[in-house]
Amino acid sequence: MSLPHALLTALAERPCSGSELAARFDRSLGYFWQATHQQIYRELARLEEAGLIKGTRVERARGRKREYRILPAGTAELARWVAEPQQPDAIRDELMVRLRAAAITDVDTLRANLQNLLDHHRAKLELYVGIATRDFTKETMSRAARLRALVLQAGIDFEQQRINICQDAIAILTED
Amino acid sequence: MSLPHALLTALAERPCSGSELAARFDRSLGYFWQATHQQIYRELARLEEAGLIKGTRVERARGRKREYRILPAGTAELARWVAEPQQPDAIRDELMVRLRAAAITDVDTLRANLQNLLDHHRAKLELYVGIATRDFTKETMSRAARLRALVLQAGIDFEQQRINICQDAIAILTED
DNA sequence: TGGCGCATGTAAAGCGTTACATGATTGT
DNA sequence: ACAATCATGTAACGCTTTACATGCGCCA
Repeated sequence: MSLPHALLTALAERPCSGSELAARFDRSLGYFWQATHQQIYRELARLEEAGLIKGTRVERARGRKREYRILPAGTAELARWVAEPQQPDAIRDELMVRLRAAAITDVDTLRANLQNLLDHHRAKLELYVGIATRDFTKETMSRAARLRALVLQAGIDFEQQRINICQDAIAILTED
Repeated sequence: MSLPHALLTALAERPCSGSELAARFDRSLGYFWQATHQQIYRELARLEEAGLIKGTRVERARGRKREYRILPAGTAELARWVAEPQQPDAIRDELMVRLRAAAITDVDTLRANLQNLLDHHRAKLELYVGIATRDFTKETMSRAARLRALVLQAGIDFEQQRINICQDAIAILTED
């Protein structure tokens, strides 16, 4: 369960409101942790209740906008959590289930679905590569910058791998 | 939500009992879908209730062992599901959250954790490569066999990628 | 025959998803 | 003023996880 810590990290990088966090989760944060705005608001309320973050009303803004910032207790909790043993993530890969099932049922519609998925991953790859070449090409980077670049590179590698899987699966379904 | 379809696929490949399914989910099925025995038993009960599988009492076995097999309705449901549009899987990668948080908090304990994780993924990789060289090295393979080989290869690539991430992260945390 | 361990099951709490609802400002 | 829209919140349901409980053969 790392949504609260993903939020703490995001707020430590830059304070912002719930809706802005939701937007950030659709962008840079989104390729390694997805969350809906409902999850975010619920978790922000809990984090504030726990005294890890503090939200203040933003004047002359639409709606009841509140900007959250991380408190010292939040930074401490984040450091504590980072030091926790990292368990291997549970894998739930629906595409693999579907491909293995296709080995039994053999359905033609699957080909078109795989093509759609392929397009999706190609678009994501292009997006990430753009971010990487724009933001992470300096010769010398701080440790923090190198870690963020590593995370982005992992996203790039992931998308490339999904592309390979889709292409191979399409080839297998086509070749006979 | 593909646990029921993972179970249907497993039972289509080979009928077996709940506890044996749990064991298979710790092995070959486990690298793309994880499930606890409680999830499995509950889902088996639902699938039987829905008339997709049928369980029969196994005599002279420990406990109240029941062996399940897939019914025609189950095979039909599997085929229907395979043809469903494949949505990109939601990504929730705790390691990436932790690495990005480490860019802020900088904790030494993380290094040891990464080493543990590295060992885990190396062991998995070795296991999968062993399966691949033992079961999928024939010159000519049926379409079904090629699909299963593709799924296994995806598992191998995944573990290799996690190994690379761990190594890179350790290098970054070590280099200064 | 009585513990040991395997096979199955029950219960509770938390996270994730979806649909829907309310507050408050902008622009016409 | 008032519709549109942004920002936040509520509610219900299903899946996942964890701890605990029961049924039943095996074997000392």
